[in-house]
Amino acid sequence: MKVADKHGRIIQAAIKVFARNGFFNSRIAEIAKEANVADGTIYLYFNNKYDILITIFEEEMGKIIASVKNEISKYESPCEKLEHFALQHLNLVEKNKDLAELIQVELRQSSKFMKEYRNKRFAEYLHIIANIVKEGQEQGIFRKDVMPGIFKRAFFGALDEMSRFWVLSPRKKYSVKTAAKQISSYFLNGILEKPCPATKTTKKTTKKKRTSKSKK
Amino acid sequence: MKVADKHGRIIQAAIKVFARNGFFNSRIAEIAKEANVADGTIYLYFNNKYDILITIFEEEMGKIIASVKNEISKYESPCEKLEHFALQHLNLVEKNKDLAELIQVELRQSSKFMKEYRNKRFAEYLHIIANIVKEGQEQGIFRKDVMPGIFKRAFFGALDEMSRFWVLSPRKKYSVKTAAKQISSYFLNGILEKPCPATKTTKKTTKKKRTSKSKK
Amino acid sequence: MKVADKHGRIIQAAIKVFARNGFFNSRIAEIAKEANVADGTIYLYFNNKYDILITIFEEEMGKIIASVKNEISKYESPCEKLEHFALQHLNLVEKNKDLAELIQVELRQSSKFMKEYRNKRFAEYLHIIANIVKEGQEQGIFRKDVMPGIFKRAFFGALDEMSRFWVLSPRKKYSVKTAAKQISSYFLNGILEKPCPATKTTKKTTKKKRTSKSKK
Amino acid sequence: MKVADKHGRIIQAAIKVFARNGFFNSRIAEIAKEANVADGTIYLYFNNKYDILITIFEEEMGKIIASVKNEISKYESPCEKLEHFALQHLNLVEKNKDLAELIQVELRQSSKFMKEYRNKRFAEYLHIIANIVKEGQEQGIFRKDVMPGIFKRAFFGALDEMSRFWVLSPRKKYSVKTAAKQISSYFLNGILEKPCPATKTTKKTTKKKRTSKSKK
DNA sequence: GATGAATGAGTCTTCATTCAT
DNA sequence: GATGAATGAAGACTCATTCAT
Repeated sequence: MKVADKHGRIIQAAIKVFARNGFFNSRIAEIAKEANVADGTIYLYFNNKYDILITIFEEEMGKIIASVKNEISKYESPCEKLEHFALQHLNLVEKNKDLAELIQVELRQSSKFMKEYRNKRFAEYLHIIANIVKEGQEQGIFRKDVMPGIFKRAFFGALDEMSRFWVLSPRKKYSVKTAAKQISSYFLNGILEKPCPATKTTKKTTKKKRTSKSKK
Repeated sequence: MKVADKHGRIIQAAIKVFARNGFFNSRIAEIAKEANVADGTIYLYFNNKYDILITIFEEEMGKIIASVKNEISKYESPCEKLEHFALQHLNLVEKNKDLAELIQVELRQSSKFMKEYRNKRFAEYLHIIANIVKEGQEQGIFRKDVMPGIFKRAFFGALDEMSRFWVLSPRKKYSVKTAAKQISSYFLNGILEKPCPATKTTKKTTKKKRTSKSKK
Repeated sequence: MKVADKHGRIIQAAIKVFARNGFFNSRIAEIAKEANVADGTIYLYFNNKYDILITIFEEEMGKIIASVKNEISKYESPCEKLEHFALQHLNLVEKNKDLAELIQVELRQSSKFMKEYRNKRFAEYLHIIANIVKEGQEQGIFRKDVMPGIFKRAFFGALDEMSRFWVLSPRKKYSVKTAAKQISSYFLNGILEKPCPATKTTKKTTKKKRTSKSKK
Repeated sequence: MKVADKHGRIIQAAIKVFARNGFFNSRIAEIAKEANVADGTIYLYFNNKYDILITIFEEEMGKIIASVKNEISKYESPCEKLEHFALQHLNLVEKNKDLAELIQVELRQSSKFMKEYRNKRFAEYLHIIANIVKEGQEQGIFRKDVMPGIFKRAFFGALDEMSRFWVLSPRKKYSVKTAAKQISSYFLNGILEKPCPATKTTKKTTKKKRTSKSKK
């Protein structure tokens, strides 16, 4: 079973190796060894070394986005969504240290291709944040003068720098929960117009269970 | 003069070339050409390719930190300091695109050495932010539950992500001033205990000017 | 039937592919694809890539030699034999462009083995020419001072260079018949002692036709 | 001195190595070793392996053509020119075995580029022959029905095949002179309209000698 | 100090060949 | 017999670094 999925094994090996050495300091031979395949086998699944990096980004970012979207969809109020975005983001980073480091560090390579490429998936991720802001503004919860296009970057940047701290430090000073709480609090207080709706009643899953009969 | 300062010329050439191609995709020969020196000459001033990168970081980060410190020292209230930190940071990024891109992208390379190295100068930079927060907390302006160690990273991260946006995009959507204002507003509102002191009277330079007789 | 003869299909595919790309630039995979068999199947019929080349030479040269021998056997006078050798040689080249190109170009590769190998079949082919010359000398038609060992190479070389011209040029300037006529005329006139016997009566096939009742 | 001309040394080494193993079976490392330079040095003088082959052809063919042209220019009658073309061609082959083998064997590679490339220099060489024929026809010495475009190929092909024989055989059966004489005799007798002018008086150099007082 | 020609270690990638199915 | 996924040896080429001038 584990022997079969060469593609997956190579990807996982590459994540590990790239995170360990950086993309340019990683050798195909090392990935092959880590994946327990022959050097040449890698080229049956990927066009070249760079293609492995791209594929990692493509596939793994997809999973992350899906996971975050799914998580925040459980909440109704924009406040909670923002809080859980932060929490989920930092949780994922913690659970996928190697991947996080890879995205943090290697995908910042200034290859022209990467510059453009990065935007596709990444924009999608940032977009989730912008949408939460807009929703909050429509509901009169968030200040109208907040510019979602700037906010989404600031918010993501704050989380991202926090996770870099974790990724690069061997021991972490702050728990994921603490960090997520702190950061959400800065940003939420920073853009609130009026208090957020009470939290208890807003968890959709709770509500759903209670009231809804619809599939949706 | 310009012909003589080989060290400086190599550094400037390297900033340009590294920013253009990335560290690993840059060739010593290209830097030499850009600096108008022979390949071998570079090795009279630097130990190796990597040493150039380190030196850029060391020297240029020093200048940036000094510049930011100097700028915010002109203000008294922590609120203003924070605002002007943001403004100055983004201004510097805009004025030194190549350097900014380099720090943004290349210095995130996960070389073990860099990981550690980065912290020295960088910690100093983050420390400025933490100090502003502590000052504000002491003055009762900022909430006591704000953790400076987290705040500094969040704040820096927000600015950093914003500048990455500029560095990687050919055309920028938002002006430096707008972005600085927005981001400061999120964070300031986010951590205020009570309103900031009025701005007018706090500009130290104004005061200074009135009283000082120094040549400068 | 065609599906069954894997050996033949591989040979034909290889002739095509080798002629297209040259031996060293041809891939086993490409031959396999062209022959509609799996890569591994080729190794059920041939020891290695080189063996395919050898086999092509062996089998196809055999056919060519037989064909030329058969053709010239229809004629009696050495003059006619020489003329029809030229004609038949050039005809075969024209009808088997790929094979001709292969023999022209690839079999000249200087592999030590090939150097020696080439001689076996090839010597047989040249020998036909030498025999015609000797026959002519015995009949007092060709000059005695003509050295068959040199003549055979010169004659073959002339034809060979002519066919190279065709093989490498997309459009041919001269018809096979013209070229054959010209070349034979140079060589025949070049070595004649006395005029060739009249042509009409010597064509064996003509004789045959007159007497035979065969269907064909 | 000998140490200095790296370009020349690499070319000479490559001629030797290519002749020994064939182009595809030759290693850059082997050429480098033979030339007594580092592998990388080769790439300071040539773009790639193939470029070495091309350059050999370009430079050495140039020398050969010049040498042949110069030699036959010493003679006046087309007959003598043809004879000395043959002699000079075979002499050069004998004196530059490696180069001859290279041109014989490797430059027949069917690379598309080579196909076209070959023609430039090569056509020039064949052209010399065609010109001799035309000259002879104008002087009424050679038959008018001889087509120079075919003759030049036939004549060259005859010489070429003869030299292949030498190149590939360790021991040669026939002397250069014998071979040249035989081959010229086939072709000359083959296309003569009337006897060639007497040879004695036609050697230009002879004439020169008579009148000149030069050191030579 | 300055040069830039020379070095040669290092690696991605190819592809003939194998072999488990 | 047939397959084609997997293998891994091999080599062209790059480029940081050196050093004779």
